[in-house]
Amino acid sequence: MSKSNSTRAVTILDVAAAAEVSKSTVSLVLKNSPLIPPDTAERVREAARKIGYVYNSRAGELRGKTSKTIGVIVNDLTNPFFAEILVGVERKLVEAGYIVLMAHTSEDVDRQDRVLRTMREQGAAGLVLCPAYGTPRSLTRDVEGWGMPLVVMVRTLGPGKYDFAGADNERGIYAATRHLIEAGHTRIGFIGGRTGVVLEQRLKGFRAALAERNLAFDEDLLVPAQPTRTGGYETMNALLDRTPRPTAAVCYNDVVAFGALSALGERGMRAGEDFALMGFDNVQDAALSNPPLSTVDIRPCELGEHAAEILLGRIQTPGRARQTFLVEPRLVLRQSG
Amino acid sequence: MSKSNSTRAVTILDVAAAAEVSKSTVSLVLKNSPLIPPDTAERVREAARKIGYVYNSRAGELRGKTSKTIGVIVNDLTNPFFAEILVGVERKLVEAGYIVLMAHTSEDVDRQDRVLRTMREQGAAGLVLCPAYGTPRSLTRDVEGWGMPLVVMVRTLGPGKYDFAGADNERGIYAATRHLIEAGHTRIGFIGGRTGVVLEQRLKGFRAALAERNLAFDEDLLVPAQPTRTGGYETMNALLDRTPRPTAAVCYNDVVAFGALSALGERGMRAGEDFALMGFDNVQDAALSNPPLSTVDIRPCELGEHAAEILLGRIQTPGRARQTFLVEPRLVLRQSG
DNA sequence: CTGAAAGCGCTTACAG
DNA sequence: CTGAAAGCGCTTACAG
Repeated sequence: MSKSNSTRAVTILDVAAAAEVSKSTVSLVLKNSPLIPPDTAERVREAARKIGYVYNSRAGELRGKTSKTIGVIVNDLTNPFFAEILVGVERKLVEAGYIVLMAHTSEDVDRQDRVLRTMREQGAAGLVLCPAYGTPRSLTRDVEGWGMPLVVMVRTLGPGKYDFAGADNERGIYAATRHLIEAGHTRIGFIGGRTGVVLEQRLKGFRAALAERNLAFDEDLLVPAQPTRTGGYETMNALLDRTPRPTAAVCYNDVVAFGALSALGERGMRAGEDFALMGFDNVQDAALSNPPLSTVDIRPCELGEHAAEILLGRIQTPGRARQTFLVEPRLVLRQSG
Repeated sequence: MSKSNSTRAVTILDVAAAAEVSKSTVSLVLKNSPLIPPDTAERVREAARKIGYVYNSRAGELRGKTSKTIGVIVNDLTNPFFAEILVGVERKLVEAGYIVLMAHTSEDVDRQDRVLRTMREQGAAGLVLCPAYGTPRSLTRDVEGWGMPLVVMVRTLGPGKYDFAGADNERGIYAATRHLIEAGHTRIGFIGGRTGVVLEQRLKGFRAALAERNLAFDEDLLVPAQPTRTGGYETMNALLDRTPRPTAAVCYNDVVAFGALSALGERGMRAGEDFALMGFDNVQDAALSNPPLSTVDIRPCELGEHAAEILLGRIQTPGRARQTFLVEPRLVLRQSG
C-alpha cells in the first residue's frame, strides 16, 4: 500500500478530511476522549485505518510536553543478574504504556554521562539507573535538577535523598555465611568482588556472621577479584592454595560462584561434597548449574519490576516521599553448600 | 541551579538572546555548521552553557524529519547469547550517535506487534529484530512498506528480500557432529530445540555429518525440548535412558548444554570423560562451565555489531543491495567433548 | 555570514 | 459536541 517514502506523511489533517470532521476532533478521538460520540469516533478510526494513518508521538509529545519513553541504564548485561533485572523493568514499563531507551555502559562513567545527556535531550520521562562504578554521588542531585525522575538500582549512591531499589546485601550474606557455620565450617573464604558499596555491604554481613560465632576473620581468606566468572575461577584457585585449606566459601554473586564451580571441577572436587559454596542473586541458571547452586535469592526480575513501579509512582506523584525498596533475601539450599 | 520544573523550557531563542545573535545562528552552531565563524560559535556555546540550555531532539527531529533512535527487539535476554548480541548492537549504534529503543518480547508475537507499532509511532530510524517464533513472513514486507529500514537477526523469516545477520547453523553443527564422529562416537544424540528455522538448519547439519560417515540417523536420539537450561537438563536425562546408551550428544545451543552438564553431574558423570558434549554459540560462560564446554563459536557480540552495521549502512544508502551476513562458525574444543 | 519567515504534526484552551 | 487559532522547539530555504 501507501509507501510513505519521502512523500508527505499522512497526518490528522488527512484523517480529518477523510472523515469529514475537524482536526481537533481527530485528536480527541485518538486519545479516546469521552467528548466524542461513539459513531463519530468510529468513523474517524475507520478513516484513519483506511488511509494508513500512523500517530506521530514526537509531535504529540512536543506539543503536549509529555513523554512515553524511559531511559534504562545498566552496565553488565553479560551478568544474567542484570539481564533478568532488565527484563523485569522493561516488562513493567511496557505494560504501563512506556517504551524503554536502553543503554549499556560497561562500567564506563564517561559513556554513562554521554548516554544520560542523550536521554535528557530525547526528553525521557524518567530514568532507571544502575550506576557504573565511580559514578559521583552528586549525580542524583544533578538529575533532580534536570527535573527528571530517577530511580537508582542495585548500587546505592551515598546517603542522599533519592529513590532506590536493591537488595539487603548485608542480611543476605549474613544468612549464607551463617548457614555455612552451622554446617560446621570454620575456615570460610569470601571470593570475588573488588570494589563498590555492594561489596562493602556484603562483607559486612560476612564479618557479622563470623563475629557472632566468635570465628576470627582471616584476611587471607578474602580474595577480591572482578565479579565475573573468571574472577570466581581465579579466586577459587587461590583459595584452595591457602593453608590450612578452607572448606567453604561464600561468593560475591552467582556468576563468581559459577566460576568457582569450574575451578573445583578442574581439581576433581565437587561443591557440596568436597567443598561448600554459596552464591548470591539466585539467577535462573543457579537452579541447574553443575552442581545446582545454593544461593541467596533476591529475585532479580522482581527487583526490576519494583524499580519500574517506583519510577512510575514518582512520575505520577512527583511530590511523594522517597522510596527505598530492599528485597528480603531468602536462602535457597541446593547442592553446592 | 535552574530547575526547569514546569516553567518554560530554555530554548534556542533564549540562547540567541543571551548571545545576541539570531535563533538560526544558534541552530547552525549546534550542528557545527562551517558557516559560523569560530568566535561567534564560541560565544553562542558559552551562552548556552551559562543559561543551562538543553537541545530538544524531539523538536529537531520533528522539524528535520530525522531520527536518532533505533528499535531493537529481542525475545530471550535470559539466554546469554541474546544478551551478548544486544551488547554488540547497542555499542555499535551508540558509537554511531544513535540511541536504542529496546523491547523484550518473550517469544510473544502480539507483544512484538505492539512494540513494533510503538516504535513506528516514535519514529525510529530503523529496526533490528530477532523475530519471535511464529512471526508471519509477511512482516518484512510490512515493515518495508512503512519505510523503515530493518535487519532481521539470528532467525530468518522465509526467502524474501531483507537484510539479515546470523550464523551458518548448518555448517556449525556439521562441524561439531563430525568432531564427535572422528573421536569415535557412533551413537550421538541431538538435544534441545523444539521448533523454528534455526533448529531445522542445525538438524540438517547434524544429519549431513552422520550421512557422510554412513551412520544411521536414529530418531530415538533426537530429543526436542525448549532451548533452555531446563530443556537441556531434561533431554540429557531422557537421552541417558535410551538403550543402547549414546556416548555423545550435540546440543541445540550452549544453554541447553549447560543444562545437560547439570544432568550429567547429577548422575556422577563428567562430560569429556564419561560422555562427550558439544554446545553451540560460544557464549562467554562456556569457557568456565563445569567442565568447560566444547562448542561452536559464532561470536555473539560480533554478530550484534554486524547487524547494527548493516542497518546503519542501509539507513545511509537506502538503495543498496540486500545484505546477508553469516558468521563463519569455528569449532572451539575445551573439555566437554 | 546572519536574520525573518514558514512549517514539522500534534494538543489545548476557547468559542460557538 | 465541533471548529479556528495559537504554539511546542526546532530547521531550512531564502534574502540581504
